[in-house]
Amino acid sequence: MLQVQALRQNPQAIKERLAVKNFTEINLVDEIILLDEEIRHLKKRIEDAQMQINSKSDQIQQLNKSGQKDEADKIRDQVIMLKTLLNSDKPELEQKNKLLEDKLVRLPNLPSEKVPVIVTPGTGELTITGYPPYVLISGNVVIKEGGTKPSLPANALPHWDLAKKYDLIDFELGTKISGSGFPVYKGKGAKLQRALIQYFLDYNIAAGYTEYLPPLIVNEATAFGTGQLPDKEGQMYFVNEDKFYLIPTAEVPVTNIYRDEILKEKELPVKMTAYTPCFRKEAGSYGKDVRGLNRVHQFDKVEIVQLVHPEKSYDVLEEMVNHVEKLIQTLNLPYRIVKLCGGDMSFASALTYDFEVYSAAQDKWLEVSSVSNFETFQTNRMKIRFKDSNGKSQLVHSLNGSSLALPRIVACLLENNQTPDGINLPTVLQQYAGVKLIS
RNA sequence: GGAAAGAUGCCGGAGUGGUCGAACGGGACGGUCUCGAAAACCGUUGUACGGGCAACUGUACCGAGGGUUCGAAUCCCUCUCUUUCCGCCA
Repeated sequence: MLQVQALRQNPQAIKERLAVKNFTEINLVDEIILLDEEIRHLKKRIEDAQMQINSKSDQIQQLNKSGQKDEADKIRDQVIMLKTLLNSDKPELEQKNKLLEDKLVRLPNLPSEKVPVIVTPGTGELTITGYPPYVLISGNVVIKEGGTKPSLPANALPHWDLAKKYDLIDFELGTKISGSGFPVYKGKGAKLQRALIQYFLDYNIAAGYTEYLPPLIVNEATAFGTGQLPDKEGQMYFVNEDKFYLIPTAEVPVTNIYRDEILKEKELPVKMTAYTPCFRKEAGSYGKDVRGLNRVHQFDKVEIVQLVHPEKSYDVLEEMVNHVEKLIQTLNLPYRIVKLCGGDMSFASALTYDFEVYSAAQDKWLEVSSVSNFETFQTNRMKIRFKDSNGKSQLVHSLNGSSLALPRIVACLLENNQTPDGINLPTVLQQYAGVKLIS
């Protein structure tokens, strides 16, 4: 959530930034500023009246003590008058506050200056200022490619066929038990999941992250805190009876661990990692995009989250990107890093890098991680602050990234490493999985 | 699911109508002492919003929401949550 004070200070700059994110309800900004103005006036009036009431109440006490009953009664009548005025202002304030809140939560986070901007619409060709030699994908910028694509024989199988061939994943069984998009992992397939989770967690812990195992079901305040509500309500499974949401990512419970906390400056950065299953409705997805493990309703993911000093968040973002990149490299998968343009970034993000791995048999790039800096957008909602050297409370910056989401990694591992004898596992996984070759 | 008790500041814990943003203790922070540390002693220690260049000042907040009252942490109502006991159960 953006801060009203910031809007008030520089509305024009904010509108320009919002435009970068393809945000169209720009007039919300002016509406909010106007409303805020009205609220401050109204508040002043209420507070002044309240001040009078408070001091007159003290007077009544004094008068009663000294036995001046008639005087006291007179002042009491005045207070009753004042309260009548107050009682008409208060509901108005309440209503305006709510209206302001409603408008405020509809504003997405401002994109960072580093977000690629498309400048020449209408020419049919996309260009980007400040990013000369990069390949362009619908405004996103591939900033790096790594690893080597395998050359597979013509009869190479997509992962869903491999999963069947080696009896690793049963998609039909999942449909029977739950519905489509709920794969059942089996035998070595199940163990591979466990191996990946373990490996990813160990890798994160070695980099100084503290492991958490959080609840998978969260309340409304928590879902609101990280920005899932109200923006992505339709993406989450909802437990109606208790008004709980199934988490779409570990980011939600983990970032909320520090909700309403004021940290000491020296406690920063807070580095957390967690494995959780993730639940997503993925409404509206269909066709070959959702084939196999490409898009499922329940999947496993290991997440990293950091709460950091505002001045350091972009350095930390680079550090996290590096961290994830190295992890993917150890798996020997061809990958690329994409800097997202304004239109593709999430509601809450200021800058996002996506990691995609190349799924050779499908000839497709699959997103396996998304590393973002949210600056103060989430922490303003959650009121996660720290005391700076002047003793002032400031909002910390929050960041997170997947390291990594499992299904698409599995898809690539299976497809890219298939041989006539079976599927070769990368060295780092062999010990965790207990096998070198899935056959 | 049944019964009882409770919810106060970073923590423990007092406070049953005004002088309470809240005693007292602990913690944390700063200082004195010390070669250094401990101990001891002194001091500081809530948040948000508004006004003011500032010193400062106003309002709100004692689980949440309503009510009574000139005045509520304190009285009343509703809700939520926690703890303990019983039952059930992994």
